[in-house]
Amino acid sequence: MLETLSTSKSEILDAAAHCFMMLGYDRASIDDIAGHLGSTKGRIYHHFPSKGALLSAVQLRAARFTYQAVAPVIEPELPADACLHRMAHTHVREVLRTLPYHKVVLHSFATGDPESPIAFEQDLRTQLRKEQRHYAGLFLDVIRRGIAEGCFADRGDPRVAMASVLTLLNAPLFWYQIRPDPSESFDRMVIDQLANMAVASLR
Amino acid sequence: MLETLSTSKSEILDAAAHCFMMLGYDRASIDDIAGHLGSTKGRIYHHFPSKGALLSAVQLRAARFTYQAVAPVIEPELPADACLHRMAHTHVREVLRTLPYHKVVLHSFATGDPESPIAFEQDLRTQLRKEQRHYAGLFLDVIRRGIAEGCFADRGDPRVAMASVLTLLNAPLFWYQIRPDPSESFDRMVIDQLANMAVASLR
DNA sequence: TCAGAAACAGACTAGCGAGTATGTTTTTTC
DNA sequence: GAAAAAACATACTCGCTAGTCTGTTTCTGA
Repeated sequence: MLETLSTSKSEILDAAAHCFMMLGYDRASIDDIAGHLGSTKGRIYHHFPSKGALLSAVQLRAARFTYQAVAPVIEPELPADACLHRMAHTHVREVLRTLPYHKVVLHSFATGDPESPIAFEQDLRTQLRKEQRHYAGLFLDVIRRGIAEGCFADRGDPRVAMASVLTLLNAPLFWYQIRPDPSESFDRMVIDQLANMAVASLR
Repeated sequence: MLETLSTSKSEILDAAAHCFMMLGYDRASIDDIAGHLGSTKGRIYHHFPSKGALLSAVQLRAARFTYQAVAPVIEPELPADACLHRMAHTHVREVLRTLPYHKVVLHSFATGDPESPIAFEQDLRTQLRKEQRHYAGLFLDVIRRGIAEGCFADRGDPRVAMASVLTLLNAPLFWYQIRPDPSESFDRMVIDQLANMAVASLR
């Protein structure tokens, strides 16, 4: 499940994520990605069978980035609101760190279906959805626990609350710009503010 | 500024919004939109000069939908949190009512730039950004007022808070599905929950 | 050291879709 | 009621791009 991928493959995914972020999945051509690598199509098609597989690989990596960052900081002994704050903080930090990958996810969420009738790509898509649901489950669990413990308000559907909180935490995807001068203090401010808002929104 | 558009133009925009929502801007062809109208390309290109202009028109209409719904319910005499709750409630309701248009906006937010070197399209884009900023200003004002009045917490940048709240209110764009059976009660639940979360996130 | 496989490069194809150019029909307008 | 303009339909073009096919180079193991 966590097959480690080669250096070349990883480079290709980085370039793909960057081009998908800048131009969008459809406008970015394979030649664009290859050009950004200083290579040609041959290299990419040697490692990935199709453009759709490239997209799925980028999205799968995005899901694993956040999962591997957030899962270790979960402490079930902590009160639910404090636990969620840790998770939210870590999530936003990781999203900002690996921004291109997550903007690609955002992109494909907007579209209904990538419409790939190829079999192995469908497998990749279902695998992706599975891991995304699994990651979302981490937040759903802590929210449900918070409602049971009384520190979170019980309004409506917990799944709606979970999805909304995750959307709130992903808000920087809409306006955050990678600057050549990575202002550490600005990032901290954004991360803290979003984590606080996320926890507060459930009270 | 509020030039009323003809019936045919409005129909075309509805079809375009629907196809853009289902397939995405790039995958949806002009022939798709025309087919959905029971017409051919000629009709569309008679009213709109290019596909990009069609996209901008859809997005502009989306911005005006929410603006015309939210602006009238603002009451500066109300406490800021109560006022924001009214605005949020109205916003979510209007977004759900005109869902296809707003999903298209979401779509283009993901992409960096639509990359249209045509002059009149650039004018449309700047006009669109202007109205979007104006609409966002409504929320920024009430948030600032709430901080001044003390009912909202003063953490970080108010603009970050505003953008995050709007993202939270637009969260249904990611998962809300138009059903043939429009369950009124489910919609009410979602609208109330999101409006409450939005106000709570600022406290 | 020398096959053979892996990792690419480069040229080519084939189809799709935006935009155009030119009809044809319907509606105004005088 | 005829001319003119608006509102479409239809048949094309032409560029772009995903994917393929065939070299060429580099690595690898025996």
